[in-house]
Amino acid sequence: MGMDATSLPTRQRILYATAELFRRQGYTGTGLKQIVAEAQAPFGSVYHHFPGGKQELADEVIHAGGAFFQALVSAVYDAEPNPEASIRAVFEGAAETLRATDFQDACPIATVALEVASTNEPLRLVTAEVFERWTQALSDRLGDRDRAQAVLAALEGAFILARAQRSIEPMLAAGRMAADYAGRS
Amino acid sequence: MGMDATSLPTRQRILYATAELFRRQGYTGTGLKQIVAEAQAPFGSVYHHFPGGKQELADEVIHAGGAFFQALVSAVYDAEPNPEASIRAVFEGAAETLRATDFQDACPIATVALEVASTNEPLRLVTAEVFERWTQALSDRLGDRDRAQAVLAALEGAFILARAQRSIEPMLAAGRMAADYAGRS
DNA sequence: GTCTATAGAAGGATAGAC
DNA sequence: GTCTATCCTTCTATAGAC
Repeated sequence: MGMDATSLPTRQRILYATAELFRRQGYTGTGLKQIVAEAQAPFGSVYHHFPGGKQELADEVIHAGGAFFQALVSAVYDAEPNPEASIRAVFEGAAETLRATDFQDACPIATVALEVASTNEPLRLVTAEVFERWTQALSDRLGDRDRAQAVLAALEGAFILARAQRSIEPMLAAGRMAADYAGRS
Repeated sequence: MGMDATSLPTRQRILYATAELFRRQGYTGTGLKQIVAEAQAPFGSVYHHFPGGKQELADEVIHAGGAFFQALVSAVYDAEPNPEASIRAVFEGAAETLRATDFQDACPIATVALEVASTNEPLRLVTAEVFERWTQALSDRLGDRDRAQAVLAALEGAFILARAQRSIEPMLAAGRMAADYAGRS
């Protein structure tokens, strides 16, 4: 990654940079100054395009990250409608992305979600909304809401363990469990 | 919770307050000033007892949180050695704790682990060490390292979903999957 | 719309009196 | 060992020139 100053409008460069930094460093760990530096934008542009400041920026980034991730998983599912095989493919794809990005790019919203869960109610609601949409989408595929939530939990937890241990082993282990569980009658 | 100024030595009051704040707000989201206020300790005590500052404090807190959580899970296991039943009990206990603490107290190190995974290599190593010990302990009980990692991933992910959605539903759903998986031959 | 400068608060860390 | 005062940096946010 590493979005250039090329062609993209300022507003979008800011959004991309914020998404990348929040994903890797979290909400409180990322400063607006770091964001504008990465986006190669002047500081004032943040408040011009996002009058609500850091929180409004986070709101948009969480929504966008949610949509992106959902599209990614849907693409895998459309290519392989069998529940067990597609779940396996999602976890293997996640493992490959982790490896390819030096264990930096995992769930786009997990770090922020944990940070804001008890400290920022408006943003907590946004993360809850995204998780609910993912659960719904998976639920539609699996035909079972409980299983969808369990599979999603396995994926999120595996991201934590994989990033901390810098190993794809937990992702593959969780994928076996989740695929197995999703594929049972 | 909310540790008083009672009896406990300054150093331990600081450790308790830090553990609570890191668990709920994360590493970057918690300031040393907030810690000493909560611990009812003078600011200088932090650097007297922890010359390495915030990072040394985090190192100790992560280790302590790891040991605490491991003891908790071990206690459940000793009371109910059957793998399937004990895993179910762990997830149900986690659900109860979440509910009782208004979804504030979940995994003692998850938020910090995600925050430091790509930003603070010394602390990442500490979180990796704790996760490895948990995996080992579970592995000994289940007799299978892969399953232990999958179960742990399900628990960690369920903590994220439950805190974000303020619902124990994901924890129970993940618990069913994990118990089921652990109990199979 | 773009960009600079700065305010005002909070961050981590240190010095040194007691 | 306890505690206060302070340094310097960084943070979010705003004002206002261009």
